[in-house]
Amino acid sequence: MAKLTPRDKDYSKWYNELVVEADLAQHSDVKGCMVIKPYGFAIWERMKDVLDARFKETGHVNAYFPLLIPKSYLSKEAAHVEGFAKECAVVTHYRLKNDPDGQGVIVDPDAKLEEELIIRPTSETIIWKTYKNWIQSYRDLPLLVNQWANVVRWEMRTRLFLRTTEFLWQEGHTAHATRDEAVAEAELMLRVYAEFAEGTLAMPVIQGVKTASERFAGALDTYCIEALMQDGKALQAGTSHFLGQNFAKAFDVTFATKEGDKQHVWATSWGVSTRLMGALVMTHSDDLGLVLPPELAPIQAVIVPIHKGGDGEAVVMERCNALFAELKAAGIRVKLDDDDTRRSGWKFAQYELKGVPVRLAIGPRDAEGGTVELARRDTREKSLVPFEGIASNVSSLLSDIQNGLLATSRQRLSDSIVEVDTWDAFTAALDGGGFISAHWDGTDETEEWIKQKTKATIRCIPFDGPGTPTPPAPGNCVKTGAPSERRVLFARAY
RNA sequence: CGGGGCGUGGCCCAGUUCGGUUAAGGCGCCUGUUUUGGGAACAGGAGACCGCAGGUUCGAAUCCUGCCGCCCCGACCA
Repeated sequence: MAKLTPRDKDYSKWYNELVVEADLAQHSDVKGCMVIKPYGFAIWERMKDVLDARFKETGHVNAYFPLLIPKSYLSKEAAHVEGFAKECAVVTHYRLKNDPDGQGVIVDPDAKLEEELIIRPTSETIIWKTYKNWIQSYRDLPLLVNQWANVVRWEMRTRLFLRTTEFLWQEGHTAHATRDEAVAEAELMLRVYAEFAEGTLAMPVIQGVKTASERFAGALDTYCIEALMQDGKALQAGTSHFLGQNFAKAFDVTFATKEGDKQHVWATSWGVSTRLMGALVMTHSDDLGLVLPPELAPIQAVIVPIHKGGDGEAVVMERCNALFAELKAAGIRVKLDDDDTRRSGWKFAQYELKGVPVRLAIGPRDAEGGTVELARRDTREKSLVPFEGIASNVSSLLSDIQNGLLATSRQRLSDSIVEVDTWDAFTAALDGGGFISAHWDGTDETEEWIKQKTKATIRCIPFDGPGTPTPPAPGNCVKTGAPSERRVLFARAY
């Protein structure tokens, strides 16, 4: 097991090595696709479980829609097809046959589909086609459905978790009787994402709205949570869209009101993906490997027995088993690593690489003295603690770690927001990474010019309210000097 | 699609400039012994149609032609 490339030497290389070495994922033989390994998938499952519970608490139900979508559906909503057409995988045939000229198989030309099918890049079209039949009356609303699925977007350039050709996600699709209700839903789900990011991932985010040019294809408004990675680049970690009546009109989804009028429904969609795995890695991890927040970690504490076999072994193992039972009873996700084909030093390094928050080691000396060596992954501090009261000790250590990770990344986020008022200051601030808070004249032209010139994009226009990084105050556009009502956040992003 | 890099046991790779007959080394794997409180040491062993297809040659991992694939950096995007 080689050491990882240090972050300050090559951040991108560090990331790739970490993902592979920590057993999260590996490249498959198909470009842009990855195998998510059991340990990586266990982390994704934790994300999924926590989010799924929140979706259900907020009134949503799960369903499943097909992977394959008739090509014609995609063209129903003009902006939507414009946004996705160029990255769709298309199914044209349904059968292979043996190659008559040699070995292997070829596409059977006789098995051409009458209408080509696309592999979903997102499911708005098939879902709204279906909703047309589900919705007739105001009594059918609101319709609050989520699905956990895979989607395919044929991106030019891919990176493990951050942008893969196929990725896993959830997509919520809701229908409402009024505009206000739909807007409230989109805002609610963004809050759910933000709470999840901070509470579970210990990853602070900035909530806001996208500019027109960054909006989801087919949306009237796109809300987002933006996070900051250790290298100073921003990452869009989740989005929630207010779709207006665009899809209802495109698929003719109407309902009868109490008064007997016929109206188009109002829609939202919202999603987070396995990209969150990448966000997680780049928020907390270090040169030794992954660092997982305890709320998320599939294994919160690992017990490593240390013995030389023989008589000592029984005593040590007895202690370890008791410890395991006690931690488990306290509701801690604990693993006892009693694999005696690996040495303890090797195990220590492994669990550090995999980001297990707390490690407990027990050797003959501890068994004798009634102590446990307690090591925390985030600060790498070790201490010798009494066996007595170990469960509450570990529990409070886990919450210390969770809080510590959040505090550290919060500090980094707030330190990285730089206010600038001149173009020189803007370009100077770019080198430091992080968010740049600046006035913008509100035009596409200025936004695009800045993007071309600096690769920095407007990540969002933050929401007002307590804790906003950009309290509303008028000023002048950092580029054109035209009047501006408020600051927005720029950054270079993943 | 542009620019760069690379395809050699499961993994990392030397060898390719200048062709030469058992394709080197490390990691990992298997067996044994000694070890075990921070990634063990020694000894032995298994494992390769050198990305694919042609060509040149007495002889090709190495030279020529064509193709395929992957990674990294850009443009596009969650």
